[in-house]
Amino acid sequence: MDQKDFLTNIAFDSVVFGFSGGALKILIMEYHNTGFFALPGGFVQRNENLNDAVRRGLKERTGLDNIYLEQFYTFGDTARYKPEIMQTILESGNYSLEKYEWLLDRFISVAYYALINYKDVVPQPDALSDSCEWYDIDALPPLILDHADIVAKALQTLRDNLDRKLVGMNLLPARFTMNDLQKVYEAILGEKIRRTTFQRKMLSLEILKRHEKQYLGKAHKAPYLYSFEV
Amino acid sequence: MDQKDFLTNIAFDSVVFGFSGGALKILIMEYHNTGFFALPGGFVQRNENLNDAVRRGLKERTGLDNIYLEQFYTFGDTARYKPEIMQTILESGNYSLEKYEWLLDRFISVAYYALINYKDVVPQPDALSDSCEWYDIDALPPLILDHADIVAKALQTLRDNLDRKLVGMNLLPARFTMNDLQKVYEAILGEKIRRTTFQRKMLSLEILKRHEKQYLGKAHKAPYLYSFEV
DNA sequence: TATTTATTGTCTCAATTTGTGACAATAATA
DNA sequence: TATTATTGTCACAAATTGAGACAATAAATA
Repeated sequence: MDQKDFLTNIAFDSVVFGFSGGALKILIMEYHNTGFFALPGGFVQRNENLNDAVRRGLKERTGLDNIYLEQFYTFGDTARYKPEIMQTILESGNYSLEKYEWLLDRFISVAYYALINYKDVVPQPDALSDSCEWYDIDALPPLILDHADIVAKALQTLRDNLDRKLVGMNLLPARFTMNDLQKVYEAILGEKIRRTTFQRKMLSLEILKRHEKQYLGKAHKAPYLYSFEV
Repeated sequence: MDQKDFLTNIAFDSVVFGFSGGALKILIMEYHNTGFFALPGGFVQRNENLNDAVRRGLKERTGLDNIYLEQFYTFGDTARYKPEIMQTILESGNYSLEKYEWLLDRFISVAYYALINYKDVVPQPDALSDSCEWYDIDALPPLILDHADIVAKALQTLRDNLDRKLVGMNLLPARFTMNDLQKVYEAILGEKIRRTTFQRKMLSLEILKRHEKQYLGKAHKAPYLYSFEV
């Protein structure tokens, strides 16, 4: 974590979406003894592609390779430069201010969102943080810097992309019911969808494979299980 | 243009779209005595918002304030790091390699596209360049680094946004005919559009104001002139 | 075992949007 | 005055979407 290994003035932040209990969630880190909550992020090595740096960071936090990832905006306002926050974080973690002085400089941050299968992940804190945990998108703690703006823009971009990209595939397990899929769409859009219209639309896309094996255990007609045809 | 005034490792590039003679065009700079063609770009001052830096750069190239601007992607592959190109540019311009050594470092570039009214602009070269000129989007010279990729992604984003943003407003003069507007859409999409459907759709948006004053001079029924209501 | 409950998969019909061509109107030209 | 090229609008077909109806059925209940 030496200055000479990393590009200066540039960082990245990730909004990692998961779906569980009918709600959309994201990963938030809490720093040691500071009460500061933030998005997982990191810095770009001098010999590393930007996209690879983000994947490296996500691998450390989630253990996953091959995560679905979309870059959506780069945040570069001077208002996001608040060195006292990083200073507090470093001091609370007993890090040398001289050695890590470069972290107190201004950073422009490239923001990505990731979609992952909630159950595949055991979130891992990094050296500076106490925890890395899922938070319901509607019940986030107060976040440092402009991270609330980053989350808001990530969610807006996800909504805008909902019809164009295969969102469900990345947020659900391999097999799921039509109702599971609808719940994902409703959580992202923040509103109810008409069941029959949704079912017709999804089937007409011809990207779903229907399996005869059915999900049982409830007091009603058993739904088909589906998977995405890739 | 001193290192201490600017953020390091971060730059921006702009794809400036204009519309003339039925074709979509963009601004390209040519550097002194190098045969290098590139997008207009620049660097971010330490006390300056990223978006403001881009506006400053565009103002220098076009003379315009209040340009319509959209950030669309940040390019950060190591493959775009080719210091010998910047070195050639500096040497050809008789600039001191010591003083501008920081320009030979790796840069991650935040890319924007701008939409402007072609007739409002007299493109201005900067100190390092011979020319800043309009090129038809289908007849660009070979561009340095990954600038061809940047242009391709800008055009794709513009197409994707065509239905959601008021593209025509920024590429046309204040008053225009329905046919002018259709030509803009066709140039961006790269395909023909059905006239009656387009007209119906545009009118149904209720963002066009029809003026009784008509455009004359052709051997057929004179079309209405329109402007955007905002 | 028979009945009830909740949800699923599919169908139908209405409402809306889009595709396609027809046609009268008209400014300039021949 | 007739012709030409293009415009604004309409009419109808085709496709998509909205909204509800209904039979099917796995489990719970009586």
